[in-house]
Amino acid sequence: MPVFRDNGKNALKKLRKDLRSGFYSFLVLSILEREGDLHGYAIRKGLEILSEGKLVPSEGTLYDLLKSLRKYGLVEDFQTEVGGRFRRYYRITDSGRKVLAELKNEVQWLMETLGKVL
Amino acid sequence: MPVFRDNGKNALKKLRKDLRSGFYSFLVLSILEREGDLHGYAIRKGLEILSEGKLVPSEGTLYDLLKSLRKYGLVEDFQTEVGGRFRRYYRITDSGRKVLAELKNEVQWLMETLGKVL
DNA sequence: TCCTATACATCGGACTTCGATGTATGTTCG
DNA sequence: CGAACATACATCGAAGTCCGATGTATAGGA
Repeated sequence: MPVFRDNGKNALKKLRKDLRSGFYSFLVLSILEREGDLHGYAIRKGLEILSEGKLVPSEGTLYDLLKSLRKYGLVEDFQTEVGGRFRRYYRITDSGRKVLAELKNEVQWLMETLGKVL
Repeated sequence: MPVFRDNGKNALKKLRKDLRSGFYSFLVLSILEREGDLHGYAIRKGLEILSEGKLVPSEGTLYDLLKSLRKYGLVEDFQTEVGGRFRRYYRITDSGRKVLAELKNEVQWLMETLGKVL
């Protein structure tokens, strides 16, 4: 039993994580729509600025996430050489834009509903 | 490959789910704080009313969730007999109240940050 | 020279969510 | 009367997510 007499510290950390991680896909799509094509590292940097360092997936998570978004056809990726070095850029697709628009409504609704709970 | 030429429908469903499920623990704690002791089924009913049927975990999820909250000491459960029938009630603990208070701040902050993104 | 930042990617482990399945009793309605 | 639905509990397997560790490589600054 690793978690015993937790006094809420681990629990809080975990629940905070749960709250935040649900928005990762939404945020990645948002930043790609807003800033244009970016590579993985730049996406993370962008999210750091956007959220004051708080809504940023780990690197492992981000690459899994991008893979998943690609699988669903919401982003596409292409490789380029920048200064002789390989870079993989991501671009939001038309399908991605549509999904993002719906997600914005969802987030809006969520905010209203949570406002009632608070 | 089950997901191919998705055109965004499955993706949207999945991303919506991700957005919502992060709030389940928060909502369960909220409803227990607000309504007092409840059993599993009543928690689900309560969330249905609170969220117009939209922020409601499946039964399987709810029982897993309650188990997890219990493990962290955020809720405690006790068995009662109501009309000759077994019922398991859940109650938020002091630790749970403290964590919930912090989560409320978190949600508040999240709403503000997302407001900027929208 | 060493550390940090940039940049990519994979892997295992822990955990979550869902839907299916199973067990019961109570109520309602045709 | 009998079927269907609501109430109520719980478990299981499958799929997926997130993290942190690990690994590779270059550039630039202290």
